[in-house]
Amino acid sequence: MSVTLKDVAHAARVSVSTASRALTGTGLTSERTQQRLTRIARELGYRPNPIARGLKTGQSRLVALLVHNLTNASFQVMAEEVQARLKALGYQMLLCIGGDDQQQESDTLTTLVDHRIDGLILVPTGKNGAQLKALAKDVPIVCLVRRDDATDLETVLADDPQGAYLGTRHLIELGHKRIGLIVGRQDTTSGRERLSGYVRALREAGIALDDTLIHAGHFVPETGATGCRKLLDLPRPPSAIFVANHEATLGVLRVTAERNIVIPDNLSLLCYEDMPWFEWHRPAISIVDNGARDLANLAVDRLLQRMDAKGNGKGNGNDGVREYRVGARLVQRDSCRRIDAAISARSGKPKSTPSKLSTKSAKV
Amino acid sequence: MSVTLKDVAHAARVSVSTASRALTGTGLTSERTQQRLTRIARELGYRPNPIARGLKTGQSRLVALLVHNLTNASFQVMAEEVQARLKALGYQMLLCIGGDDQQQESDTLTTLVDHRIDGLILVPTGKNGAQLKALAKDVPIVCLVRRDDATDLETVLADDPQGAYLGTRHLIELGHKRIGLIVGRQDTTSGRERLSGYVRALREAGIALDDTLIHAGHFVPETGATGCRKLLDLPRPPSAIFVANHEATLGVLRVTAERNIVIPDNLSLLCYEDMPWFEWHRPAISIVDNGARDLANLAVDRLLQRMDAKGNGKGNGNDGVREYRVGARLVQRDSCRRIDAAISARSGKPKSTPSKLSTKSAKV
DNA sequence: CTGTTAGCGCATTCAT
DNA sequence: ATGAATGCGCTAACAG
Repeated sequence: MSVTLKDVAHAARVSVSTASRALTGTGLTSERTQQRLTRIARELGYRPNPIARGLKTGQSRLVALLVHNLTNASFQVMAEEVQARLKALGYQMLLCIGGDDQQQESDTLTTLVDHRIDGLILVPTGKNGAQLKALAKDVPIVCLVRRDDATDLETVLADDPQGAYLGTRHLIELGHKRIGLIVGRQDTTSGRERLSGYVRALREAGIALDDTLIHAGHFVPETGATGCRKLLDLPRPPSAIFVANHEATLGVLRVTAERNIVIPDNLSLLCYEDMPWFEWHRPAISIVDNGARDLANLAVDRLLQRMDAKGNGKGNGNDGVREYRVGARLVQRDSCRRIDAAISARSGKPKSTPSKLSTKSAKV
Repeated sequence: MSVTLKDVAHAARVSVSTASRALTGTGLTSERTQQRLTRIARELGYRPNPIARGLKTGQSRLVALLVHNLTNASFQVMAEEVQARLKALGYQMLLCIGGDDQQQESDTLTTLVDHRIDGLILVPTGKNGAQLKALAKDVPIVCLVRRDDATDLETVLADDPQGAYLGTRHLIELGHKRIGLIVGRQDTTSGRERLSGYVRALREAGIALDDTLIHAGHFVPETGATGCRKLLDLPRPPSAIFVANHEATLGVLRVTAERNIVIPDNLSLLCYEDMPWFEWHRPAISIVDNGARDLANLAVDRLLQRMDAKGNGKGNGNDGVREYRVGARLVQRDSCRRIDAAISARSGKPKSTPSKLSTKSAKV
């Protein structure tokens, strides 16, 4: 069916090994035969068989990306980015969807090593530490977005403490004193870290922490709806809400729409993690950008480095493991407005006056 | 590093071939050794090496899905669905993103066959017909969502004529006479088909076709914005807009928001292809559901069938190729309202009164 | 620099 | 029912 190395060798009247050497460019062949073979191979339409090569070399040119889903915009971006990067390098991406589920993650992992993947980037559930640790001995692994505390894997994280700090500070600078926070589950790193950034910003500004303004919950729209209602029903409702739980954004928007709350006039809204439609929404939604694309790129960089560290036989480079942070970035659009020295929410009309603060960071 | 068949055979004091036969369950071994081998294999943690197996059998347990992007909600759903289905069957999904670009599609295709994929589901650009046709001889292929007219590949399509008809008829039944249509490029199947459905519904209702109400354009938000403005600026603007170009939806929503057009009071809006946030939006957006999940499932079904048709040596089953259609479905939410016998748009207050028409179809 | 030989892990044909 | 032998396509020792 397809033309093999043998065919090429035969056509060129050399041995298979010479053909192999010439085509893989090991420099162990004469310049001339090298060129000749390349030409003949091209003419014959020879394509090396990765399976056969893999059997011999133990490599597959396959790299896996394991994410929770494709609904989350950040994961979409990451998948697209990782695929693009890898393809350019001659690797194929194996995209897996783990659903943030322990069992699924575990199953997927074994399947992947069965297929002798050359590398793995995953958003860990954090519940398969032992397995991951074991796998890490055989294949380079980079954790993305979440850390698996039971392992000492190289990890690329968003700078959530900073992002939340940045966002909160922005709202404070706009004059907001009562800032509602809707944040993720506190048993996740990002949930905790974002809360901490919020707390720090308030503390720095000398604003007392008010527990009733904080709502933590699962990563689903309902969390936003519930949280938002809770906040709005407060005796003294917040003048701004920081939705640091991406999935919750939908719920918040629904509730504000249902209650005819005009954003940003009656309420400032700042969200976390961009989505394509945020800037098409009216008002365009201001966000803290977690840098999904950069995260993906950095993860690929780190993975590649470890992959050829391993290739060079320098151990699996498992020492010197470190954690990377991709800085967050504030993207000001039209959903936050400056508030007068007044204390209450629901004040009135003035149009959003964005401050000049556009902090951009990329400590890597 | 990992335990091989030889190890198992050795431990069981049988030959490798016996071990192989027992574990692959060819029924050519005694019940007893079969069980014994299975047990030993499990104890040793044996995992067959797909690479080695693949080299021998010419199969890889890899199935590729090639889509244009992951931004489009339908593609997300399809990717998730295909991955889930395949995983359950012991296949790994190779997700590729082609960007609706001829070159990328072509490159990807060659890489994929290099990897000896067992099957391929793709949304074709329609520009690599020759290549696809050639590949189809080696590997089962199913086209999804779009047809590649230069080939005679099995194809699973959405029933766009019916979907557009359904949507348009719905608006007509609500009393709308002037219905704007924003639709995709007319050099794509879906673009043409959706237009035709719209036309048919109008014709049936005895409503004269008005070209100024139709705006066709690229699959980007800008198309929606431009189209929507054009429609609203008409001397006699439509009382309803049917956005049959998924990507254009964002643009339309922006423009209506900017112009403070209250939906559905001032304008009814019907969109094509669902997105998670449509039902969280206020008003929740009514849609024509193209059945992304069903499309994916059907494609997988067809692919599997062809895959084992090929396995069974019954040719590659390339005869009896046919086209499948997954029926569209109207999902009524709150963005369309019944309009009085009046003729003009921008009439007024009455709340949406959904008709009882909930056509559901699944001709398969 | 090149040809010969061996073997990666497995399935399968041919013997028994 | 089982074992021995062969080869999938390729790379890498090992010799020349």
